[in-house]
Amino acid sequence: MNFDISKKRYGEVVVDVQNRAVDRLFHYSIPPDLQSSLKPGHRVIVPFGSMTVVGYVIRLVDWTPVDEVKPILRILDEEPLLTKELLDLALWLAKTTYSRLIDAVRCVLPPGIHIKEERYLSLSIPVEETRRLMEELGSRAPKQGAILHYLMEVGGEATCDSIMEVTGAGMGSITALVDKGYGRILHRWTDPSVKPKQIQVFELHVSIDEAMAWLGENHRRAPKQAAIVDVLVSESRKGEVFTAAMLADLAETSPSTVYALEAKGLLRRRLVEVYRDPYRAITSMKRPLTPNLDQAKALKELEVALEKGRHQVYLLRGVTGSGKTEVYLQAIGNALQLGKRAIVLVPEISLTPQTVKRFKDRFGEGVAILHSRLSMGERFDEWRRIRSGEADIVVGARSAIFAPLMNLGLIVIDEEHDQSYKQDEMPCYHTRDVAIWRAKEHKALVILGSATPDIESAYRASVGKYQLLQLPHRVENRPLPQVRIVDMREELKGGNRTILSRDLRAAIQKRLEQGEQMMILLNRRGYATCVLCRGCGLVMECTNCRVSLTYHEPDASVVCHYCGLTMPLPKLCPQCRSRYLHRFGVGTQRVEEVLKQEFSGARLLRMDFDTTRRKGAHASILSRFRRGEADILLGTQMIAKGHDFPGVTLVGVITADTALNIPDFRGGERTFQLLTQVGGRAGRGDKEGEVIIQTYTPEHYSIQAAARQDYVAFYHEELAFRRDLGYPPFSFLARLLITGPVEKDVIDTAHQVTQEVELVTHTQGLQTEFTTLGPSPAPLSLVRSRYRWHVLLKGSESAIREVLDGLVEVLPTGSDCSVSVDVAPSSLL
DNA sequence: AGCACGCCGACT
DNA sequence: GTCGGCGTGCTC
Repeated sequence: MNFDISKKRYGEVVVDVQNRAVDRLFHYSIPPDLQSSLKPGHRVIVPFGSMTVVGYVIRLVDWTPVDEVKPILRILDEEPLLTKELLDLALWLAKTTYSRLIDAVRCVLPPGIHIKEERYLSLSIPVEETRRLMEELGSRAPKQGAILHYLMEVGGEATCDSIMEVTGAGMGSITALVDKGYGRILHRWTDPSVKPKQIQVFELHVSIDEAMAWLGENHRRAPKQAAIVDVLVSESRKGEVFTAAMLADLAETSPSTVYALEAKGLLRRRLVEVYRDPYRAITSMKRPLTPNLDQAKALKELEVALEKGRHQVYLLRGVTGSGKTEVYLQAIGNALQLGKRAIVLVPEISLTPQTVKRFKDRFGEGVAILHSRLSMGERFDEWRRIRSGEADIVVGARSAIFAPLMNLGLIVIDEEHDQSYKQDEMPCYHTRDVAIWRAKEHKALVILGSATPDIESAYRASVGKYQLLQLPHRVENRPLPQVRIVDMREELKGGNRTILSRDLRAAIQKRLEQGEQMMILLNRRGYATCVLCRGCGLVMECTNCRVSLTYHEPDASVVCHYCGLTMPLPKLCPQCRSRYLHRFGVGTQRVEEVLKQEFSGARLLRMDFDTTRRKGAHASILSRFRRGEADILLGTQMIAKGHDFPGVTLVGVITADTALNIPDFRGGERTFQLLTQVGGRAGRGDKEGEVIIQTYTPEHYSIQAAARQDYVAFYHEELAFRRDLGYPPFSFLARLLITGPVEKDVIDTAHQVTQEVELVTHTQGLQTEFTTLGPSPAPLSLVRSRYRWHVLLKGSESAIREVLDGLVEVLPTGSDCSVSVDVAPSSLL
């Protein structure tokens, strides 16, 4: 008899079905045999309508409002995949980003575990009879006949999906056959795409004594086999495992010798689970460096806070080259000494082998790496190492913030201003907010590090929400580089119509003569940014997106940078058939060509999306440049995020204004950040550096402040601008984005949504708290064949959130139009 | 999302 | 009777 009243009777389950209409908790009864094992966080299989689906147990409860509940059918993993903390995190994430709970749950789940049920139709009649049946059905029910025909071809069984795809029949024809008794429906679950990796290892199948005896008898007759047995005997106590290849290697023989011993019964094979290790080669422990005065001061503060175990957010502002990473490493070291764990987040593009090495060198095996370039299997294994507590430091890109670490002491977000920390698909979360939530939960510290902090972060530091730590000096007191701004309008007046100003050309020439390295930045890839017909004025546009196509060498193609559409550049204008198609605007490929022409002896490396597509290419270009295999590294913003290049003495920026011309209020901030970052690359060795910035708007404060590497000046200017226009941090922004394949439907839905917003606003009496802008077409009004309209809400955060809370209940669920909510969007394009 | 169910017109 | 198309409504 079970009097244990703590046992709950129902599980609240969110089902793994992607639709707002079913995105809520469903109640299921817990069968007696699962009573003792079922916990919140478990992945389960439940009946759902006419299907069975995967679901996640969110809570166990004693009461249900539902009359008839169905039972949970099966628990999928022994231990719950999700901890209490991660479950709570998912609930909070769904609520604050207005996304589906199932999408939030998927964020905190390991990658690649998704399985679903597939239905099969299996023939239950003899093959001889099918031919007769097919003829009988033939004219009356051609679809059913086609199904039988297909089933015979594939051996009497196939998934319902494939049957419908091949024969064009509907589910009705399949059930008709089943009703007549010709077949039945089977249910099977697909395999997850990743599983623990197993390898075959070989071990002694006899006792040590027996093995020794065998060695005595056979070491002369079978020396190779004896060598292997010898290895196993001597290593037997250390608990290590050996594959056939490893044994062969150690005994200087081939794997076939191992198999021979297996056949004799001296060895046996066994399957063991192993972790796929993406960075196996990297291991060499290094001691901490001695911190300089700035670093020591910051570290002292962090150390005290860690020991107190109180939640606090720090903004670590350190100029480029001031040694922020060393502060992270030593703060992590402090956390580990207190038995706590740490997460370090780095922008995806900065997560190079050098970065990984820096952490592995200091902390060895305890470091787990998570980022999108790992294979599914590698990521899954790193996740398991973290979940089981074997890893205590996680280094990764955005999604690593959800790593299932227990007992967190410290979360570091490096380059915290980086745009990639904001996810712009649902759930549109900002990594910083998730980090702060988790840190509060663990009473842990957050360090936001940057040379050019996000304006909103700096503002929060100024009002005391974050604590400011500063590293104002470069290590070893290297001077900041000399920066020159070149007004390209003056160049043009002076008769220079080329891409390179006279100053930049001379500076490049000088470095080449002195044998020094340089970096040239242009934040646009391709050869020419648009193709225009001089006959009729047509600008070539993508057919799926409302953007101009970029011309690319060397294959003379035009490419859409939003959807990837690629086609050869036509000889004649597609509209007026004239031959005057001209290519305008400069991209990296064009700069490469110009540099090759002007400096014929220079060795050039180009780094942009096109040259780094291949796995490992990114790191390889950087390391070739570091080894001095090229004089010039030319590229898009990704060159600004490499590591130290001590040999670089010149940085040239071809056009500083690209981001300023984008219709987005953060253009100035982006420009300042990019210029400051790339400028900081110059003169990191013992030689002084020089930076030349070419621009058409030299008077702009973003460019002026970046030239002086003066964050404080920029901050004040930008803050004044934001205040004047009522942008964040002086207001809160939310964006409703409506997309769909039919423009009219999108416009209609956008208007409906706006009306709904206004309705809720008025019923709550919030009309004075914020303004509703739109609906209007988004600046990118067509991407990947989907039209885009948006509505902006600007004003008080609490009022806007109140309205959004009411709004998600009534958002349209059906139709081709989708409505997404982006709170504090990072861009309004 | 998936799927069932119901209704309709068309074809044979 | 069968087929396909389409709108509606439901999932513990």
